[in-house]
Amino acid sequence: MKLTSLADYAVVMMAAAARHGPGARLNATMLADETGVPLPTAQKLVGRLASAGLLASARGAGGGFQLLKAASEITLADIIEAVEGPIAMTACAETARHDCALERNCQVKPHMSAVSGAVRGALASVSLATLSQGEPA
Amino acid sequence: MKLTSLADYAVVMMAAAARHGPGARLNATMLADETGVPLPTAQKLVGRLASAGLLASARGAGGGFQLLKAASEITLADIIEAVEGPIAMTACAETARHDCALERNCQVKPHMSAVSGAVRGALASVSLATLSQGEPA
DNA sequence: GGCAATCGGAACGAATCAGTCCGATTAGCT
DNA sequence: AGCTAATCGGACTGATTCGTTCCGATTGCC
Repeated sequence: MKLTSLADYAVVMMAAAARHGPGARLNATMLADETGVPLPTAQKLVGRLASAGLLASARGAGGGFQLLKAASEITLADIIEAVEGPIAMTACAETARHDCALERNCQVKPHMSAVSGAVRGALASVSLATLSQGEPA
Repeated sequence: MKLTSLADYAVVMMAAAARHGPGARLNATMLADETGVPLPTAQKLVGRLASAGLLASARGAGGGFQLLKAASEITLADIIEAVEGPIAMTACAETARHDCALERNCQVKPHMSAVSGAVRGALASVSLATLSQGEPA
């Protein structure tokens, strides 16, 4: 019940990116330096964040990334889903996934989708704008 | 951001146990049969649940387990923590864990403990009594 | 047209997870 | 009281996923 190191790194990197302002040009090297995330790992992460639609990527010399949405419009849930995949407590909570051997008599399954939604809601209530600021209220 | 198979199994087994009523004597074999969880795995799980204080164990012939608390007093968070360990989004959210290389300049850390609390709250709001019943409202 | 810089995907090693097996403990029967 | 049978408890093995690293593909600049 904790997120992976990659997701953790991604959150830190996105927060660093948000502090550069909305339209700033960024690259993986810059973010790695600022956050302390190893460069190859940072490259992998920005790639995932870009393919999830959170960052716009430009290749070649002078390329890089920039945020596609305002920091207040990006939530913690968005970042985690971009790196880890859908937020679902159990496999059976995802639609079109029915490979659970217990599914036949499972009395718990009807509740799991609601639970997943609640957890996702808790994560979606935290915006990147909040995370990029220093101390909480 | 999803729980492990073991935690999933543990929830299903605890729900099955709750349906047997408060003081019923149970054993790993019985729960494995009812839920479909493989017996050796079920044994491992009831052991962890017992050492976490959710079940009382009795060894020897005629031994077994029983719930230590009412189903309404046991939450999903309790079960998950018994199997997976503390619910904390990041390592730095746990007190006395300071082995994060990013901690030096981490602007996100101050928020993580609040986020972990919110997720835990979402899981703690679901009681075993609810899970042991069939359909949600 | 060549060069340098940056993204993108593929491959490797490590850690954790899921599952299995065997020993320790205790009640019940003879 | 001793033995047997049944059950919990911890140790071991294989598999999957995670985390990291490296190399190739693409594009702007000189």
